[in-house]
Amino acid sequence: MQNKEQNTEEKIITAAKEIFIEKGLQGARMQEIADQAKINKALLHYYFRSKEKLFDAVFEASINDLFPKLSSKIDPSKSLDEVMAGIVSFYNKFLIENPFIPQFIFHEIWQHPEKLARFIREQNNFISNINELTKPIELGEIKTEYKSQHFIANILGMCIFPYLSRPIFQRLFFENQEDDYDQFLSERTEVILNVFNQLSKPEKK
Amino acid sequence: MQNKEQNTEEKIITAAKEIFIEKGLQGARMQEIADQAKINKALLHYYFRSKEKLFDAVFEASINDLFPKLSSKIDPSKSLDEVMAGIVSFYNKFLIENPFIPQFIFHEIWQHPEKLARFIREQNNFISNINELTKPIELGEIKTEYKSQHFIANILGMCIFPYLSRPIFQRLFFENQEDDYDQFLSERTEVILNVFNQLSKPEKK
DNA sequence: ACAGAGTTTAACCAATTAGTTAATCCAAAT
DNA sequence: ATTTGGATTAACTAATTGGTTAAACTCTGT
Repeated sequence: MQNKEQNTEEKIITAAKEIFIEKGLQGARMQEIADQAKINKALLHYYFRSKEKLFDAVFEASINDLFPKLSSKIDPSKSLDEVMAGIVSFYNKFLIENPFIPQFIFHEIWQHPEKLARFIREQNNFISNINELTKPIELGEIKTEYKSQHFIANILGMCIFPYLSRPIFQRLFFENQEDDYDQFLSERTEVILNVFNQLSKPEKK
Repeated sequence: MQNKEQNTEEKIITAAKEIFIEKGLQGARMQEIADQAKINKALLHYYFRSKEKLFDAVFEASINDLFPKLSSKIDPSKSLDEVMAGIVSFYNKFLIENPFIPQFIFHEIWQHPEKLARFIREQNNFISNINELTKPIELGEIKTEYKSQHFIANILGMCIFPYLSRPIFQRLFFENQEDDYDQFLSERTEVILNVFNQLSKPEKK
């Protein structure tokens, strides 16, 4: 997976990400990460001091890959419709390329929620833009939604769930066919946006 | 948490469940579980032989609590509407009482998907009843849904997401107020059923 | 050629931890 | 009262594992 151009630090991050995602913080072994990166174990400590600091670095690299892109989609000068289309399709594109990120983030959500919350609050305007954007919902312009938080939970739930539950969902409903599940995932953007459209524009029909 | 009526085996399961949910399989310590159950550590091995077998027992106890109840709601002789109302409200009731179950199940989904899939397939008629029930969707009676799997993913995602993401969601959108989030969760059943109704009965409006 | 800094390595250490053992306790049966 | 067998305990073991150390290597500038 890592090519020869990568320096040691990048090789470690790449390898550690794979192992941490697969085994979790506690389940991962420093030796295994070193093997994966094809370096000596002591180098891990040379570069990152401790297992926990390495984990933090890996995690930060991961969300630093996600949040700026996501944040740029949430542009309060655009309409909710436009933003939704942008976000949902971005989400699905990103998740198809990074299918293991959700597990990783959920691990951190439960283990260090305060730290993660602080990080997200630091993303400039991220939260305030969301609030700005979901004002129409509070004003009743979307059917069935009482608070904008319900709207957010609905959308995120629909986006993320198929990735989180893939191993079991693919087995139970797709005869464990990778290709069929990939096809299923690629349809999600359209499906979710359709749900959204049905709810937000009742009179259009 | 455990009362005096519980025998040792039950005390262990109760304690182990708490610790495993909090720390995961790898993060949990046998000593910590023993302390929580107020018994000697060797008793854990006396009753369950190994950490992994204990984890299996705890996990099985958990899903054995969930699946029969869930399965009974999926009655193919009822209409999709009725079943949906039953399932969504059951789901939310169950999750409010067992808010940590989702994490627990998702851990197993990724660590031992085949084992879990086998277990679910063994729940008699569970899958076939779902397929029977979602036939109307395949036949186009619900707008925006191409395959019934999308429908299932949408509903489950909306149900489960707020529990999975609680630590971060509560902090970012509810000023970390437990009560407000509980209130939010209690509204989910109605919200989700409304979404479902809007989608399935377009002409009713 | 050499010095020096950063990088890499093998060997080692201390602590933790799952699992074992052998002795003891206790209650029911004889 | 004694036996018996499961339940419980303290002490112990073997192996794992995160982290350290000191030596060796490599590259760059002089």
